[in-house]
Amino acid sequence: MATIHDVARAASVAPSTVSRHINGHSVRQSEAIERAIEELGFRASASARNLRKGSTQVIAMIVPDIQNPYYAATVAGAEEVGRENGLRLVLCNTDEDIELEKAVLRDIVGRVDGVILVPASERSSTALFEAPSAIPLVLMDRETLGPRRFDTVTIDNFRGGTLAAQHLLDLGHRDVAIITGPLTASQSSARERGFLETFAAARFVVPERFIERGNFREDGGYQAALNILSAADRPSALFVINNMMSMGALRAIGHLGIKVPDNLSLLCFDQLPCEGVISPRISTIRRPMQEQGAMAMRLLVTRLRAGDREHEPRTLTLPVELSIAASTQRLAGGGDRGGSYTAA
Amino acid sequence: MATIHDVARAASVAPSTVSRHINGHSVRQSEAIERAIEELGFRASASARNLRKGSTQVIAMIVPDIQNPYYAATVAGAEEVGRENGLRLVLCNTDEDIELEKAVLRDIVGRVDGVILVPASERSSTALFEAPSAIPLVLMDRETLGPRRFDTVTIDNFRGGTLAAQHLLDLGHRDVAIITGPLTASQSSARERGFLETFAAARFVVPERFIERGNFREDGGYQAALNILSAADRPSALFVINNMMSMGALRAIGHLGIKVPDNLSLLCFDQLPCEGVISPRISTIRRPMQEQGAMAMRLLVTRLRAGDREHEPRTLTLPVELSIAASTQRLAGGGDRGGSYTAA
DNA sequence: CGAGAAAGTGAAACCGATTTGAGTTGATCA
DNA sequence: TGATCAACTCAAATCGGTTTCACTTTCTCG
Repeated sequence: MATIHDVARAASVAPSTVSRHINGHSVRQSEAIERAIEELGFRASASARNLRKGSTQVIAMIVPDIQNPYYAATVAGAEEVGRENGLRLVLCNTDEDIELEKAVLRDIVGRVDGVILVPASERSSTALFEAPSAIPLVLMDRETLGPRRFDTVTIDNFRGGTLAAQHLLDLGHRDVAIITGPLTASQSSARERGFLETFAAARFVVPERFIERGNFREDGGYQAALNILSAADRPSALFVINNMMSMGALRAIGHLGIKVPDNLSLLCFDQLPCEGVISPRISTIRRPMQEQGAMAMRLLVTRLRAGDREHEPRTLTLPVELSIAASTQRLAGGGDRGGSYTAA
Repeated sequence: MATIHDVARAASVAPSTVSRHINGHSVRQSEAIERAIEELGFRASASARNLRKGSTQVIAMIVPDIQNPYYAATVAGAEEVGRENGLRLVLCNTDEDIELEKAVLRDIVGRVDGVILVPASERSSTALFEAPSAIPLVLMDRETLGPRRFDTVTIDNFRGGTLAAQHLLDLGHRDVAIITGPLTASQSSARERGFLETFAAARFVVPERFIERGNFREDGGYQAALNILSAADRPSALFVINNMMSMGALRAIGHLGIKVPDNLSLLCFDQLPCEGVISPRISTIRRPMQEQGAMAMRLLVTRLRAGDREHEPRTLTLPVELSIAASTQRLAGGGDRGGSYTAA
């Protein structure tokens, strides 16, 4: 590989002049340099540049599950804002695995200028970002324990839970079940609290057997839904706390031959991958996904620009809304339209 | 940030000794060094190490659409093989955009030891990888024009097309439509050829108006399906060439109130995101997705190990198979089971 | 025209690790 | 004890760019 020295020699100038040319300064011999670059097929070494400049213009986004379309949407938002600011985005997967996450963080720090992290758990290790000289970290969606606070873009998870509960209450549901996530995931526990507390406030208690914990993935939702729905006394409504587990729940509902919404009202959190394709449409709690990623990147850019650790970490909380469709129905209300999820 | 020199001073040894310790050589003062590293919070600079070593232990995988679960699955396969070989995988998105792809490649080359690329088009620029000194490139799924050949992991796309056609022929379908991709995408055109030629061989010609080209994405599939299915004379069967466009087609089918398989047999390529959730189950052409990613990474590792450009580029072609479900039905055959995609 | 400012240049230092080459230390064996 | 060899160690060179500093050239304007 040709180096900047080769180019300099070919163009009869000093390496520093070539460097200046590359970096947009005006240079007298620019045509000769350009020609030499072309002929030698010169590409500046990223490592050398990074080393000297101390920056890479790359941001890493670390998510627990790239298969989840929610993350894909946030990535799109972050990518766009990054592009506007001359930053490249790379993506890493942690499979909801806190050990893998730790390894990824260790490997990636030092190769990028900043990180957007969706923590696998509230116990995720942010130690690498706690030193004052560390690169900036923005958390998304979930929060972490630990001594230091970071910029965070979250949504009003608690309100999402209350909206869901209130909707089901309004429809007359009293025996409701919830499929939620591990206790260590702050976003699902907030949704869960919002849901349970709203029911409690209405003097209805969700019994233990109607609270199942899954792993946020399709198989977890499937298993949890089977547990809840194959018992003798079934709830009249089910709230599933994220989209992938909702997919699993839908599969279980199909296997069990349960009709939605006639035999069960179903309410999910986040847009489903199958949206638009199944019938009846699913009622969901929604949030601005793309915007969430964009916001995370904006916070990061601000930190990078400012270079200051001065101002306090900011937490942005985006709103959620209830999107009512056909999967939730008034309890014992006669309406009979709506399809079936029965297995073929 | 502490450097290796700071550690060396704190431990009263030379920087080179610290370096050796870090890299696993036996060193007398290892405890003192370890203590110094701990105290100073030392992390070796990736840039400096990359510059000196000329390698990064990172592989980039560049895909046209991270929202597509097919890619997510291949990523998982590649990631695992990478991990076994001490390589970290980062992911970049190109949105099926050849210009963006070019920019991503330019930025990423020099930061990684190798690239797995799913080209956005056969005209994708692989120029950066053509020099003998360039880092290795493995192509996945699609092939590119251009002077040099690269290691490639593909599937038997042509056979996928013929399997699809033969299945529909066997069921008695004669008036069939196909939703395919741009002419510049080799994988879809191979599937398309397999499909059309098989019909032609059976002396049935698929008319132009039954051949629609989409952009591989949900909206493209929706539009294409609308075009084909809202005409007066509809085909009795539809073959959709990839999963995301299949989702769009399903949505269109729902909007138009067409019953599958009673009024239309539907056959798709690749597993759908909504699989397991909708009814009737969709007949599909399938392939080993995870294995495909794993193979790509193995080819890359081989190149990296060998360091040789000697042996010819290899092309691995993985098999496809037909998975028959309820969405394809014998033409005019009475069977009446199977659900409906009617919009709620 | 000449002073002063502006623009451009090259040599050398620098970023922070690894590697080389030339010792130094310590153990082993005759 | 002295020779031989293995195991370590250090100073210096190196990777390939960018930046600084001191200097030269060119432009501007009274």
